[in-house]
Amino acid sequence: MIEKVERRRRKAERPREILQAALEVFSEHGFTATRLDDIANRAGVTKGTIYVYFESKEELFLATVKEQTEPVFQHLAALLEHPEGPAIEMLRRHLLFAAKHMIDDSRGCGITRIILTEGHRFPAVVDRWYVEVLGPALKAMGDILQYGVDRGEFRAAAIQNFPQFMMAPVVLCHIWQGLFEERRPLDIMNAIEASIDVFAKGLEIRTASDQIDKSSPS
Amino acid sequence: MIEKVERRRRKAERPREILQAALEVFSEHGFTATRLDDIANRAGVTKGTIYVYFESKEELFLATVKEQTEPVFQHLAALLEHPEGPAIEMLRRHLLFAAKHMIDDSRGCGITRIILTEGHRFPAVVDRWYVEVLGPALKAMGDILQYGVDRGEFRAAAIQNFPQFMMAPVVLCHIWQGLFEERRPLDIMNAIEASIDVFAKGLEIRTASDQIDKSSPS
Amino acid sequence: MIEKVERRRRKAERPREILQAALEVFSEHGFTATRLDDIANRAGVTKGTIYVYFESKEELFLATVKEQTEPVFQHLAALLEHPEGPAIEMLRRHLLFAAKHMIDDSRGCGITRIILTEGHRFPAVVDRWYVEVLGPALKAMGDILQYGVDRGEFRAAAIQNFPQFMMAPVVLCHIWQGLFEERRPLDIMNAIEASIDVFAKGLEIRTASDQIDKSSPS
Amino acid sequence: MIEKVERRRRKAERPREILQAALEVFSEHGFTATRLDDIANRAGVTKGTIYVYFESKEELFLATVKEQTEPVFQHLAALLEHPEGPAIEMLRRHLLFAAKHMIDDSRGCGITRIILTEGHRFPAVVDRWYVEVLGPALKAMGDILQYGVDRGEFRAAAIQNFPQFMMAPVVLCHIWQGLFEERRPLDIMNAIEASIDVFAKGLEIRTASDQIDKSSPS
DNA sequence: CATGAATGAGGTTTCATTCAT
DNA sequence: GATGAATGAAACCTCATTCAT
Repeated sequence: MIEKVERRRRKAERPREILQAALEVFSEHGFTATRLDDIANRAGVTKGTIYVYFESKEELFLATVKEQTEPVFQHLAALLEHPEGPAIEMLRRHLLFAAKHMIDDSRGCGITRIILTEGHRFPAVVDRWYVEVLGPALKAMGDILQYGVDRGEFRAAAIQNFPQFMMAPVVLCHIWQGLFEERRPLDIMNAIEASIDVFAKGLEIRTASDQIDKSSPS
Repeated sequence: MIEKVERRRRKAERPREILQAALEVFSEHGFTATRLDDIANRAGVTKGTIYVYFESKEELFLATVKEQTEPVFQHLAALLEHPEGPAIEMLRRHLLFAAKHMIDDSRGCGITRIILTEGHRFPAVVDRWYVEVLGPALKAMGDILQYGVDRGEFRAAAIQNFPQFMMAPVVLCHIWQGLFEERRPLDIMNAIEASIDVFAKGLEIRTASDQIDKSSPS
Repeated sequence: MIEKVERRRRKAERPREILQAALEVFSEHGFTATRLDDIANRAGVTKGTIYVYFESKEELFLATVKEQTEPVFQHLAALLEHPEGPAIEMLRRHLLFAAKHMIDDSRGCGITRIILTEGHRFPAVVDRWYVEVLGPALKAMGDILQYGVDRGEFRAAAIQNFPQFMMAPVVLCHIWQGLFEERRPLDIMNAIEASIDVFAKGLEIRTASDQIDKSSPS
Repeated sequence: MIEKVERRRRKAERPREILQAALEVFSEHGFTATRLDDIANRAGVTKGTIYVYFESKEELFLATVKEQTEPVFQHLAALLEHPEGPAIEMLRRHLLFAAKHMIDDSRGCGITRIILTEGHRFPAVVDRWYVEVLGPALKAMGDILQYGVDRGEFRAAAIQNFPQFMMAPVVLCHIWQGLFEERRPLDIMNAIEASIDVFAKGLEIRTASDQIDKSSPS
């Protein structure tokens, strides 16, 4: 009898279990190379069961992405709620968070990598991801830059129009890891720090002319 | 029957034609989604003919990559042969060349994008590409940085250990274009210029301490 | 649509059905010339179904071989369990059993023939077959010879070192049937009997010197 | 100019060169596994050239067989021309010749093995081979047996009706070598000698009843 | 005669998806 | 709800054969 109860409880958790399994397998092998059989096996169900909860492999992937990226979105929102202290510190925190997230959460990182690399096949997925994750992150980045300019810390620079390029180092890390894995290991944290170092020096105000430029970002 | 009359029309042209067709189809659909039939059709030959010249789909792709990336490699080699003038100018030229290449040659850009995005499935391809193209490019980038440091133009910075991150903006462009195509257009040239602007300011020597650091890059 | 109604009719039956079909088609056309389509058609399933149960054409063939040869192996094991009576009778029984098996079970015979004739392309199959079927059969043959020597019925002869040559007549039958089928029919049973007749006379002890030789088989 | 002469001479020898190459490749890989490309390469011509001289792969194989087996046929004919000495010696010579032929001429042996193993796909080849090679060989074997009986050396035995079974050891050698190659090496000469030993004892006359049987071979 | 580029039918294998139970 | 057997549409690749030159 106890078994039955457990089974029922498990049934209610099936979708979550499948999503969890999908997360792991997708992030390990990518979308195309992942077989539904693998996911089913890892979830302890059969292939058919997946179709009870998800319409197709693509829909399952989309749900996986959503499940995974929501927390990142939350973090981003929180980060910008109470801006305080030097802008460069916020910038650093932002990039290091993304970098650390990559190192610590290999599965989450895997999903992001799939979006970056296989996303072109799923415009819908990408666009949703943009709206919910990347967009806000870019907005946050833009806000940080503007915050720095406003408090007289950063010079006004054209890069403000391209906030995504402030995240280019993180994107590069994802790509590099995906391409070379252990074959050409990358010291992510130091690389990101080195990039931040350049950004910091590249944005800080040092001359009068920088100050003057402030009023007219290109 | 008329078709068959020209069967042997051009012997030396076939590989080039196939390569050309492959370039187009690959860069449009990516490696996995490309069917040899598509390439054959576009090249005006049959599937079997492809195997006369290329051992496998993967080899064909590799040849396509090589054909496409060789010129870039050549350019890189040339660029560094006679370093002269301000290092920042060389850096700008290097990045803008890569960016322009992307804009002008949408198919070549497609190939690079495939390497970045589908490369993880083909370690052999990626490694060959690294040795022949990316590696030298990174070396060139590192040399430019060192050249700038040597002539007292750049400060010694940790980024010298991660030359690939100087190309992060270009990589980001590739990824962005791949992901969003026309849906979220990117002003590539201005974005690259904005990044160069940050790099330039971020690397230039301004204080005595920068000068002192010069002798000890981390 | 009616067809589809029975889709899942027999789950445990499928492998057997496929194996049965494979047995028939393989033994008719040989390994190479057999198409999986043929087997699928005869089994009343689609090609894909075969791969639900068997990993590859080769594995399917191996399974077929095993299914077919296991009984022969069993017979051999049983035959030697309780040696009794004249050795020549055991030898006769052994060879006639193999011959009868060939005549009665044309499909099983076909499989053996494939091993003999196409086996060189599948060392793994052949070696497994050796270990499980041929090896034991040769051992049995060797044991019979030794049994005959021990009970003073057979002379010790060099052929004891080559037990497989005691089965040469059976092998020849397989080859002959495979080569000539009905075009040059062979009276298998009488041919085997004739061979046994030679073997019997060739092994029996008649002179004192044979007796003496007994202690030193070459 | 000299070149031209040579080339012309070579041209006249093309068919022979192709046959020679075919012999080598066929005997190495068997019929099915041999590609015309391989033969063409080894012969130093192109695939198309083969079709100038031979209508198809099958025809080429048939020609190869003919070229190879003719000498064996000649030997057999010679062997029986002047029967003299003990029949058992002739028998021994006959079998040892076949065995030695197998060991010495790996290519010829290869062809024979192909006939034995892949022949069932080419009834025409097999039948021609029977008429020209195997048939005469069997006739010779039968003649030897009869010669032995006639001179009071061999008993009249049923095996006379199945002369091919006197060659079973040789056939077995071919099959064994084909199946196991170096994995389970076979001491051919000693094995054949051991078989001859059994045959000799199995056929010789020792009792009065053997003598009586002489007049009525079954 | 000789070439060798081109063919194209045919093979095995994969896997997302369906559906009767 | 869950199953898992079955599907079938492709995909890549091979290679004997053809034919214009």
